[in-house]
Amino acid sequence: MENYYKMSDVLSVIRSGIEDLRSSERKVAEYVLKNPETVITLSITDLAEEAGTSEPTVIRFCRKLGLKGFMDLKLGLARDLPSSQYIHESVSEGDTLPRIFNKMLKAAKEAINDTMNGMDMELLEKASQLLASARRIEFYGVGGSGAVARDAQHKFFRLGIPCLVYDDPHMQAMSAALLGPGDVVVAVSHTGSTKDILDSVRIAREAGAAIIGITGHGKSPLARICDVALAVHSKEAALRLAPMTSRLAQLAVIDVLFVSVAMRNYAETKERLNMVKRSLVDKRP
Amino acid sequence: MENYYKMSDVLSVIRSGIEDLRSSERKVAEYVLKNPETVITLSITDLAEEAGTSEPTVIRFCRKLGLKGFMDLKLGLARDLPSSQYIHESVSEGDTLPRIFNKMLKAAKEAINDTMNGMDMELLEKASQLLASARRIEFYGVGGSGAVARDAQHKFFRLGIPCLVYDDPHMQAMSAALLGPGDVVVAVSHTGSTKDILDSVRIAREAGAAIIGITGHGKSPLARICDVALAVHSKEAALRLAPMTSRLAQLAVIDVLFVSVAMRNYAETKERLNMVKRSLVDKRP
DNA sequence: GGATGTCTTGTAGTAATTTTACAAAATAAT
DNA sequence: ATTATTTTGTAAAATTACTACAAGACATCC
Repeated sequence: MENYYKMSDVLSVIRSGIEDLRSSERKVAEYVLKNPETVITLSITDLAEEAGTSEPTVIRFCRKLGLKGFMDLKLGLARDLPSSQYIHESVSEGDTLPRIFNKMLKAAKEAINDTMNGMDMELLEKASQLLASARRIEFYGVGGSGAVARDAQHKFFRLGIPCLVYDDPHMQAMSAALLGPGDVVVAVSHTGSTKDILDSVRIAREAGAAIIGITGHGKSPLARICDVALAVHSKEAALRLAPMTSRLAQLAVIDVLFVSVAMRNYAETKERLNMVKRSLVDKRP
Repeated sequence: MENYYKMSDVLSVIRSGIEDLRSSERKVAEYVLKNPETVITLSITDLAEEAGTSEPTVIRFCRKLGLKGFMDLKLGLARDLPSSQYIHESVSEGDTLPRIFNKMLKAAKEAINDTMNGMDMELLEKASQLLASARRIEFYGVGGSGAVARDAQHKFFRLGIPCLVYDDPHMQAMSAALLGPGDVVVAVSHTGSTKDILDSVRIAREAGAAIIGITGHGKSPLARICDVALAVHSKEAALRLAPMTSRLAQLAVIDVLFVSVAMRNYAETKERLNMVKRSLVDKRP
């Protein structure tokens, strides 16, 4: 509440401030929250009409948000909305490097955007709970997803939870068989249909472990056999060679999980993380 | 050129269309490219003055870009600029999961943005050339950066270039000693001052290999001993626990390098990538 | 229960900003 | 050198954002 005006995006400010508004101002707030994309194209008169009120009310609404005026509202909204039309240009032959760079980073940005919009918070919450109460966590991934699994393990073990990562199908299967209730498997697979992963997950499941799947396709075989299936949407057009954008989105989601678990017991976590940090001090000259 | 108007962001449109503009319009274009952030706050009169021209010229400039008018320009710019004021909110105790999610993904987006703005294209080009002509490539990284190195190796080996990855300092050092001219080492380190990496890089360098460093800090010790040091900027505030945003940015940059190398010999690469793909077919049920 | 005060909202007018019409320079062509 | 064409700017029109103020709603007090 105190750092009200410092908050990054206009929509958040509206959401958290909506209670303190007069009823006609609230009408404006509600309309803006529902149609941010449209508001950008409207004039203040249009918005007043759409919201069923008058122009001065719109202005007063803007001011209460800490904005200079109506123009400021539009600009603020524009900044926070999913950038542009995004024709999702893919890299093509003959592109110069700056062009490749631009296209790809833009695709990356959009992937993050899509993830932001498409994530199911309840599932995320459920995953976070599972991880927080896990007796131990194993991360599985093969091929490209192996690197993601590794990254995840490298984060979570710092929380003091016993964590292992396997990017080898045999090791996964063997280790999965040894799991039991209270254990959690995080299975990473872009396609969600990699046979090796599916096998390992089935074994882990039978052994009584809970499964969190992180995949690019919501309706994949992996998603079906998971306790929590986190689908990371992305159009993946930049170059169909290697799933780059979905990898970024997966990592971001894992980061969120990590932080959310870490936050559940902040004081203790902080201390533990500092201990890890200290242990690395003499690794730097 | 044909899909001129479909291009996502205003700045790109300006950059690619600047050639077709009249000289006074070009003045506007140049000012906008240089001070996009400022333009958002200016009126058309101000901008005309700043650019040393008149209002109608500004409007004509907007129209040539395919925009409706000056307001449209401002809104378009707002969309593409690093989102909001970004007080770079860090996740704090008591944040709900949706809030954590939001903050972190926004930080991720901003990291990509920063990377986009801060990258030195010449260095990138140089790195791309080195990699394209490499006899073999070794990827080094320890700790968290090890996962990045792994991801990189997993991409590049598909191009038919002999690629190895080591996340173990001893193996790195030993392997580095065996390198020679024509070989390339890609060293990943967020801090750029991890002793183990520095050691390995020095050995590789003495052995005659070229070094590409991917680091979060431009002025780090690693950057100094590299042939090409790619600094990936990022503010890294979300949670100082683990360098999440810089990791994403690093991966993105590596992806760009991969694609740019792949594109140098598109036909051949395409065939090779397809071969890799085919080899995985029966890994899915 | 009506009068008074405060708080909320809208009307109507004002100011600012964007946009257009048109004419003056500047450039190119004959 | 004159005329046509393009390019640019001046000045006025139109749109849009904003403000002053008053009417209406609501509560409070006599």
